Amino acid sequence: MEPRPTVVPPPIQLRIADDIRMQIERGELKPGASLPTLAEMADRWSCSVGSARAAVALLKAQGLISSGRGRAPVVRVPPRKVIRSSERHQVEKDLAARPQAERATVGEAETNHNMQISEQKFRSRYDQIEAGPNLAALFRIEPTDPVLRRRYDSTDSADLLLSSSVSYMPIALISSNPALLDEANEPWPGGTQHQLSTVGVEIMTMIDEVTARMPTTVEAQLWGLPDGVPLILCRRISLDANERVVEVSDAEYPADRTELRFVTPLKPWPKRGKPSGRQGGRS
Amino acid sequence: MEPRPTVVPPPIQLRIADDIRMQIERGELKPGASLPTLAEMADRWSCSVGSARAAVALLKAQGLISSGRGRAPVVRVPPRKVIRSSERHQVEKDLAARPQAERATVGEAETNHNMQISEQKFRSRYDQIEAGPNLAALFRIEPTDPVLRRRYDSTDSADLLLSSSVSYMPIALISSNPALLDEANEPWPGGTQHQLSTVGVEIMTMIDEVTARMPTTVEAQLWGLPDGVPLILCRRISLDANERVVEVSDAEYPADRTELRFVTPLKPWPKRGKPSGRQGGRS
DNA sequence: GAGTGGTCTAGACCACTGT
DNA sequence: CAGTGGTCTAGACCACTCC
Repeated sequence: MEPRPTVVPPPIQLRIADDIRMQIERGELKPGASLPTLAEMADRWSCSVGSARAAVALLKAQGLISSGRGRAPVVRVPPRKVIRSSERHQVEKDLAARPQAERATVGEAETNHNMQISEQKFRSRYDQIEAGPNLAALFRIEPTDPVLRRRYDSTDSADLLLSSSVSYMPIALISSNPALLDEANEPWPGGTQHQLSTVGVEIMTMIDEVTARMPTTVEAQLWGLPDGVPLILCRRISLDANERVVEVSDAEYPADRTELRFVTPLKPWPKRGKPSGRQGGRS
Repeated sequence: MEPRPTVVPPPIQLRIADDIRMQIERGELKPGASLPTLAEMADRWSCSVGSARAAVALLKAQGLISSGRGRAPVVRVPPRKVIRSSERHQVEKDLAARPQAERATVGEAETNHNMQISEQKFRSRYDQIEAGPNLAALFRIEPTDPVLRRRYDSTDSADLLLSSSVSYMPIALISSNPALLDEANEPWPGGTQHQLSTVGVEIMTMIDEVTARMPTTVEAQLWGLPDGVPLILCRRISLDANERVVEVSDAEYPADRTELRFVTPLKPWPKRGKPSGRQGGRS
């Protein structure tokens, strides 16, 4: 006979955490407000301080509260989100076709995404590595073929990451213009799309693949991420007119400060083929 | 004078968790492999069992391992990701213009996203609510104006969520076809785009806004999510030819099983305006 | 049944925050 | 300096897995 699973009351930490979460959702605890102290919680739910602490840890892992030594835990106030729109793809492409003077001025603004120029430090590092099985499959080259890896990151005054990305291009594709292999030429006026144009490549399609995961301890430290905040991962694949993959770029964004926006234009319905019938449903 | 922060050795739990994480990244611990028992860890790092347990909890919160009563913690094996592509937007629009017979057959397949029809249960609930400030601003209507809310979710045989979404449309936009207000007409052959076509609306642009956050305890339970797996949030806004917002839909996806794909076609460069200059860099 | 991890407790020590 | 939360320990009890 199947052993019916023992009905077990939910752990105290869960009860506490859920009670507090509901208080937050109902607005009884507003963003910025302080939670009860551990001792008060232990008293209110008649449990040990350790269990109360476990409940606080749970809420932290869900990104709902912040806490630190000597400070009562606080309901986290959601930071304003920076919007990164796919319309930038077209803007950058248009820019790449403009004369050098114009590229230079706008090119600089591109790197400062919605932010004061203030105290940012940029870094770009180029090197050449073997494609490896993963990239080789995308580029349709041999795993031992060389690719140019370009790593970009910008940090603020406290050395916390503001943005970080890696880009890959097959060496065979770009070697006809040696300037593309030298990181001393960064920042390149007009960006990657203009770089590729110098070797006769025009990007016709961009594919963005988006997912998310929790950061490791070191990643959380580099980004200055509070507990319970995921990283958004975005791989951007650039195709030319022949559907050939010409660039792959991986970027990471802190989920609490980032919203990715993708705009998809749809083709109009044919003039005569307009949908008909006002009644739908089961027929 | 600024009090230089005391240099404090990193907590034992962090050292343990980081050591194990690096073993996983180096491949010394492969997906599916068992971690040492808590007692062994306590011995190896000469700490208490409690600290070893804290390290395991950290790795769980990062989504790297799974653990349960009586079982040694195990390196998590990443599940295959279901790809949800924005190209579906165009496919559904094309479908909406097809004759009823065709819509009916394909409409069913649409709901089964890449999965056997097997044991899924679908549910759709319609109701009418006040727009509220948030939706009112999007639709450019009054906060007290009514909107149709449609909630869809599908669950597997164990009642775990497979997909979940909510959609909003202003009542004023669709009330000329009462069939649209009745959930008994679900599933509607041809989907939302055909529904809107019956009231003279053609969607010309879709905007997807993507971010991520950690699930609450109850959400993790509903989805059957392991610890340390974020939820991907996607708000889809549909515009007609006049840039009027006609539908808003919010969907959630488990990040470990989901990859969102967005395809952006770029307009070709003008024939004569091709970018020039083989040399870039600082000018 | 032996061994495992999950929950919970109690208490010590330390780093940090406020006043 | 009093009070707070963060770290760490030791030990009890329970539910579960595996042999």
